[in-house]
Amino acid sequence: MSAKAAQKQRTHTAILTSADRLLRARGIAGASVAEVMKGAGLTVGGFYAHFASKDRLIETTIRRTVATMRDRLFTRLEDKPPADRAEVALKRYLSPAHRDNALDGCPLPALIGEIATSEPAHAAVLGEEIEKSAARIEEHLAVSGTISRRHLALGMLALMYGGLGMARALRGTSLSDEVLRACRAIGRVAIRHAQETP
Amino acid sequence: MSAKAAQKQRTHTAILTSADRLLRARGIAGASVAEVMKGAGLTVGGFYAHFASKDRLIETTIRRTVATMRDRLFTRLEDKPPADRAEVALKRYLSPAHRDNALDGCPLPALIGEIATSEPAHAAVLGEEIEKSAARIEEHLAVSGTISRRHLALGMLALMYGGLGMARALRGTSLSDEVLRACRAIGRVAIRHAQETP
DNA sequence: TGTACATCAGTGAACGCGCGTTCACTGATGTAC
DNA sequence: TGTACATCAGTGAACGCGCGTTCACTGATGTAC
Repeated sequence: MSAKAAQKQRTHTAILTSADRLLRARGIAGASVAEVMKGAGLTVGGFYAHFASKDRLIETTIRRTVATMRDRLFTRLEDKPPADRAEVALKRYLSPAHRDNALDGCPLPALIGEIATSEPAHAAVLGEEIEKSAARIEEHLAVSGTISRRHLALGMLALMYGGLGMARALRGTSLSDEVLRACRAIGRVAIRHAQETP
Repeated sequence: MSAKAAQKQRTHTAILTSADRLLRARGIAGASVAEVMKGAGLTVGGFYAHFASKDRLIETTIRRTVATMRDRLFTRLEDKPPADRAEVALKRYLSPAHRDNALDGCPLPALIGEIATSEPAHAAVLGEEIEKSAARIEEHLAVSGTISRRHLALGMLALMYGGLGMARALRGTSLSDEVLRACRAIGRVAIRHAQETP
């Protein structure tokens, strides 16, 4: 690869990193192309040498960020007993640390609503990522009873996105902490019920 | 009340109704003052005779809409056996009909993310409404076991907002239906566990 | 009852601003001979 | 190795547009005498 191409690749990554940060902090509409480029140390016009449109950037950024989150969520889970793994992931996701550190956390709780109320451009990406995350959760579920693994995984995702979204919106209140505890408790009940019932 | 004041009140309601519709369809940022006024058959300048700012309108609209939703969700629940009431409310909220009829449904799944990523102006309103909704759910829960009524109520809300938000974002896919079913199943397990365990 | 004045809901143009995208350009890097 | 030309990542001003808010105004309604 030529020095020129290598430089372009570095710039490309810098744009994605900046978009990542802004997307988590301000959502899709709040992450303007000009600010993304500024965050990467560039001016706005150069953007279109890297992405065809803002929508393409957003899609790429969502895929990248959510994949990173997924890997982090399921990291070092082999150390735990199989029956505890789903619960450990749930606790990690619904933790006060994850709520407070939104700039390095999962952006989906904030983006789902924005995707639902805007054009369907990003809905397909969201669907793919949810499928991947559900599959990863299913891997960590012991044999299930009356609720199928898939249903348990999808329900856990809804509980995680809903709970973290509420907790972040209410940040700084005791209600926010209560919501996190409540979701962990409900999730735990569902996981144990599914794994213990024959 | 004078005819003038009565007319103003009618206009006030028309603005709120229009704002309500736009808020559900497009979220806070997508509901512009000009479009809200157009929807009420008025021009933009007159808005400030009714509300001090767009933020005040949004707050009033959220309170009004969520209160309506709450009443509808818990309507005619006395007909059901006490142990089934929470589950009936859950099923109503997480129904395909509620997902598909977003223009007449609960706007919170879409707004929570927007509130979390924008200024804290609306967070207090959201907190109050969540408290009210949690209290209403608690009323309909039979005595609980290991999970407190409050935790069960807050967890149910997270499951409802998260599940409906996901289902709406994924509208038109089979995954959307699966998410609704999964959330109803998990909610049912949690409610029964809480009500049956001594 | 009639007249003169005050009020104020609603109009519509204008304000400054930020948005996504375009485009003529610059200048360092790469290629051909 | 040296020279002439091509490429193209990135610049920065400009585009048309929609935003929230302001403001001078209009005209129907209400009030005072």
